[in-house]
Amino acid sequence: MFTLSEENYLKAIYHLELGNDGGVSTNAIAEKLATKASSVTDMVKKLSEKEVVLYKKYKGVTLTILGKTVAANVVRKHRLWEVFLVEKLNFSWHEVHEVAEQLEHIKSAKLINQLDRFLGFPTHDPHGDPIPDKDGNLKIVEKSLLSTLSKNESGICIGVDDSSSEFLQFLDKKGITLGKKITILDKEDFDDSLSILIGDKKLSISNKIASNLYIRAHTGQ
Amino acid sequence: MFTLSEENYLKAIYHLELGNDGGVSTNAIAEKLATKASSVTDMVKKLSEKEVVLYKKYKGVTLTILGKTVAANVVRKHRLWEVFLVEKLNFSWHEVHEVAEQLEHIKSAKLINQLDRFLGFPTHDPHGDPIPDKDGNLKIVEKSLLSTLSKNESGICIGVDDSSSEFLQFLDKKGITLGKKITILDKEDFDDSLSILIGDKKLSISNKIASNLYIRAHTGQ
DNA sequence: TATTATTTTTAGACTTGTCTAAAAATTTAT
DNA sequence: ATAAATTTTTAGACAAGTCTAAAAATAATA
Repeated sequence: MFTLSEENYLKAIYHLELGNDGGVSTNAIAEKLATKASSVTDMVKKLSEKEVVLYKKYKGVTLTILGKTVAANVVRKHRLWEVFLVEKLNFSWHEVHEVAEQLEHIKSAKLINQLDRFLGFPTHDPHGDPIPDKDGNLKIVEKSLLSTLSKNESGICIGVDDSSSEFLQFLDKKGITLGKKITILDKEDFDDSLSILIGDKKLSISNKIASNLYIRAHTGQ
Repeated sequence: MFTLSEENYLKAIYHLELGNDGGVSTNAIAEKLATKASSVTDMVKKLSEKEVVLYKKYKGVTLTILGKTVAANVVRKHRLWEVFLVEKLNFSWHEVHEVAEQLEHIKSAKLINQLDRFLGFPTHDPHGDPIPDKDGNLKIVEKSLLSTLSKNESGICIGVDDSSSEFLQFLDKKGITLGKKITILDKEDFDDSLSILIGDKKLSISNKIASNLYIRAHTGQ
């Protein structure tokens, strides 16, 4: 069994490994968890003894198979709870993270399996991130950043990269939600801003926004 | 804000105060929390500084108004989660306690208010215990132990005193659930066992069982 | 009421997870 | 390739919450 703190470290390493493959650095973990490098070193030694990470001094860490399973399970719980909060308790997508950070540590296999069933076995959380299955496997969906599409291409908005509360609330204000169809009407060379059609509304959005929205491409108008 | 441990102490004191009025003893708290008296003394001092209990050395503790509110809120969360587990996730009443012990410490006012609404503002948990409202007040329901009823009296089963997993599973096996009408057919002087009618079934139950079942009396057949 | 038994508190130690400051290793740059 | 900068680790300290063992206070008993 793992402590709350151990679970948080495993989750952080899990997320960091998805970005850069190869070992994860002490500093990267420290930054992600808003803690100090020395604390990370201590914890990483403990995790290494519990055989959930591979650790060689000064060489960073990697999750073992076991570690990856444990971490994926925490992520699974986090995302299922997020779905619950949005679908059943009327939370907005920008409000769920904080609460899910707590709920993800509740220990009960039955709870999470029944929750999964209760929610209709969802595959993605309210931000479009995939929910690992019981074995920790993710269904990978082909996705591109909106900023990489060309003029006249279109796709379905399926996720966000930055899921900070501010960004999500900005999207709410603009009426940009998951599942909506977006078409690139024009691209401005000057500042890389985009003119888009979303639903039946025309919007102008900056490149920064477009680089944080994921699209499932589908050609044709 | 209170730590998990502080919340557990407040909850224990809250429950103990409902039984014996007057100060709650160090040993009683220690026993309830399966810890040592010395640990209780330490914690009680801390709680006293946080002004949630009144404490005088060797004289036991009492909750302050603030302390009672905090404790009642933990109990409220515990019982609402129990309802959720039974009503929505198909848990049996004997399985909910352990999980609710974890869920009761999740901090989010919105979560618990929305959960309350989602569940239809329930007034009692699956064991028949009342759910405190937002201000910590309980609706008191007139109730008697089944063992105190006389021959030919009847009532509705509304709760249990002992809510241990074993007892609850025993009741399941006998088909005794909350909401059912029970009529005393006969009382045996020899061992104080009862012959009862529950639903359309006749059962013989021991005094020990009858002393752990709460009934809302209603006269007449 | 004096003595014994029980309860409660104190004192000191231990664990977990964190921190700061300094030392060691690694990487980057000249 | 050597010096400088950065990263990582070590060493020692601290807070929270717990424990054991001993001391102090209270309660029970003769």
